[in-house]
Amino acid sequence: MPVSRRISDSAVRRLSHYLRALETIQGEGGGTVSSEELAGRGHTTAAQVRKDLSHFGSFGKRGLGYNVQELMERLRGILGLDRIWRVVLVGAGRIGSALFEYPDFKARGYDCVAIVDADPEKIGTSWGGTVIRPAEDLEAVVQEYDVDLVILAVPASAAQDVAKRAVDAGAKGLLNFAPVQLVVGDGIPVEDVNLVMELEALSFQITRADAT
Amino acid sequence: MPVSRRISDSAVRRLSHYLRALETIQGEGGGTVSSEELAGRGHTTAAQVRKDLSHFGSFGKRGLGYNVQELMERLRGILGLDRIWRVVLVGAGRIGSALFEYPDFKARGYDCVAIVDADPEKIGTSWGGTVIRPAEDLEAVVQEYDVDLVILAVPASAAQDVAKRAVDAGAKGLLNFAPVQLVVGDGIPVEDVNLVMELEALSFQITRADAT
DNA sequence: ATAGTTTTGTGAACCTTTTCACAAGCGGCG
DNA sequence: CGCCGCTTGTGAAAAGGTTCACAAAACTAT
Repeated sequence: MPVSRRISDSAVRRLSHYLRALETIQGEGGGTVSSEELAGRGHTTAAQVRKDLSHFGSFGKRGLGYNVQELMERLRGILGLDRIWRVVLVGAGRIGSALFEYPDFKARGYDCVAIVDADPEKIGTSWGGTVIRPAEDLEAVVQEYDVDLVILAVPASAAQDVAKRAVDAGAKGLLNFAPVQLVVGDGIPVEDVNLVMELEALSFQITRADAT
Repeated sequence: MPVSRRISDSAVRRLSHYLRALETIQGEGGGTVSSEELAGRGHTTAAQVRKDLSHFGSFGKRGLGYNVQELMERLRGILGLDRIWRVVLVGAGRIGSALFEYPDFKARGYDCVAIVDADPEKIGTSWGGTVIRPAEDLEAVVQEYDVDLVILAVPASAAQDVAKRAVDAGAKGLLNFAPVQLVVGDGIPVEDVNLVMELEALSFQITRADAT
């Protein structure tokens, strides 16, 4: 059980997949899975599943497989899902709205404690009981609620500024929807969701496949 | 200039970044860039930039750097952005709406020729002139407009079915917002945008950083 | 108990990606 | 023209990730 080696980004993504697959399996009444079956549900291999899990301990029984319930709990623990994450949404536009309404969001322990926006028309209105506060309240909100995550659903031009302010105020991680490469302190993880990039990756692959 | 080796996914993402950085640089009036400067705008290194580009040819001048305009054109060509991509949006919910209104979407050559949804209330209404058609029209629409890309902004339970139908009807690539691992034919690229996974990657990293 | 079957956990081999280091090329200047 | 400073393009080395293959465990059946 190697204690604290660096875990690759793709490995973390796979853990997330495994958890999702386990939920399905549990829904189907399975009490036990093999690495083989777990692999079949994603696009990976049994060896990969076992190697991924082995970085955190040994959760299976030889000859039998993994106990679904137990593995789910372990994975939740590893991914840090055994707590509520306090989130601020910055930007009450369409993307922000889509996220806010996303059913899995709250269901998985992400609690949007506040919404912040720059548009005077929106300030003071509320979404399902959560009031939209002015942009300059960001720092106050982050401190007031001891916020963990800040979601940036703002225009590219505003993103870097918001990011810096959020981190300075104490945010521990950022989810960035703006198509800019944010510069923040070293210990602060940033995940980017960049639609343009995804589309370009697609058109690249299609173009390439056609050419070959 | 190695002709057609496999290009890693991360490399493609970086090309996309370079293009975005070049647009900024051009906006600032720069006529020329070094790999060093281009690297500084992303989170990468000069050597990486040069290696990435070298897979497709040699676009720079030694001692001078790269011509911004020319490199942009080359990158657009490589990424397949020198054409219009015809897109169908499946799912006229919040995510679909956010995407449809996303300004960069049309601006970058992605033309949403049709919207398809299963909700009888929505069918027949239109978004900015694009009529929402019933779910069963998917195949007809894909063929009618010779669609390239299909965007899945549907619930997880519907995604696999829509994916299969889209591909069978002739779609060349999929952009999937549903939190499921799609199974499609081998030659069909699928890009996943999975909010839950991004959030979980964040909470993993924060948890891990705290523990260390 | 013991043999047989199954499936994990993991070192070692393999493959891919990133980084390094430097020769080759380009422009400018004396 | 020939030297100098700069920056590319690229083999080679290093690092990182994935796959293989097999011993070690656990359960079953006899």
